[in-house]
Amino acid sequence: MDDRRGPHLLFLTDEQLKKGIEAMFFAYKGFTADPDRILEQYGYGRAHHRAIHFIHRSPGTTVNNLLAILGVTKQSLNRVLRTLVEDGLVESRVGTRDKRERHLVLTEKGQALEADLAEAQRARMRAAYREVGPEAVDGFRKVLEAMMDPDMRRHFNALKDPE
Amino acid sequence: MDDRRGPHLLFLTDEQLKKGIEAMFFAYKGFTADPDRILEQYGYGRAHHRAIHFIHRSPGTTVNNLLAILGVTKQSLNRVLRTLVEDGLVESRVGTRDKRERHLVLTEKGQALEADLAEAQRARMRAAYREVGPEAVDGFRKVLEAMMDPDMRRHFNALKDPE
DNA sequence: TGGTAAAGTCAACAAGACTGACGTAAATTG
DNA sequence: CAATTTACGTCAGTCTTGTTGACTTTACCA
Repeated sequence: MDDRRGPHLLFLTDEQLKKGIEAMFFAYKGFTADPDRILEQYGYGRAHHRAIHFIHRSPGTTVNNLLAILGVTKQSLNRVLRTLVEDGLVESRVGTRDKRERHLVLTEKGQALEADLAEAQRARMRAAYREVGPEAVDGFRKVLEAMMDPDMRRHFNALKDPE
Repeated sequence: MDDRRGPHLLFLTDEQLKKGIEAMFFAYKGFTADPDRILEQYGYGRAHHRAIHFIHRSPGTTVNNLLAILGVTKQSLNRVLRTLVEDGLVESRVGTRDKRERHLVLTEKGQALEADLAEAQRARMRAAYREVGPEAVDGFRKVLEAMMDPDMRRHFNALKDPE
């Protein structure tokens, strides 16, 4: 309601916040557009992409861990995972230390699709980054991280950082 | 594949781009979490939120314009719009200049829900902004805009800017 | 041995997207 | 003025991706 608040001097009006919210909405569309086009050719959806992405990112991850990262139910994930295993993109290996666990890894075929999807998505990100410069990118990442729920931030930070 | 490229010196490795992509994924979850909780109490979903948001933002907008902004089919939008009109949150007024058009406006009840949803979403955005400072916010907005498809960027820029 | 945990599955359901086909009213154009 | 196009609404059917709830199998652990 009020436009200016906060402890020091404040720079963010509700209108400016609203523009940020809208930017997020429009940008997310662009963010998913390129991989979506590729996935369509394979008869896959975004859920498949997410599974492939995080399995690639943490090879050998367990189903439970993946569930926590994606924040969906096991029934939902299982549907996706089953088709990926059937199609030979993902391999599910029985755990050695704990045989109840299944460790998920991408097959060669899975890695090929992952590379395809990742490159498409990176291309847009790279173009955007290049357009706006390194300082902007730093700010972008900082705001995004600050917007995450604590649990998600934990998962985000657990993913290995670029050296 | 290669890590460094571009005309000058380059700062973005594929690994860094990947972290940006993941940040986007986790942040979007947080971005929608608060309004989702409110919407649930009314039996509405995100689609209702989006319609309400953009009708509030451009009062009197036509159905066609809303379709272009949201990027969905009219069948999909209509389902949502119908319930909002039935529930008395949105009013659909026959156009005066062109009687084929319907101009959409929020009723008082609609405005009340909009205010609720907007404040919930702004609160998180505000907290994030405050955590990271004004320079970061500027970068955030710049990157998001650079990530949009041209059409979406057009719609984004057509929304009135904070003075 | 008994309880808990990991994974998988079956069934039913809902939101929200899609396509395709149609209908009506109003505007526009030849 | 007649024909076409536009704006909107609707019916019907499909798909993806999420949900809940119940149940099983296997394995770990105290």
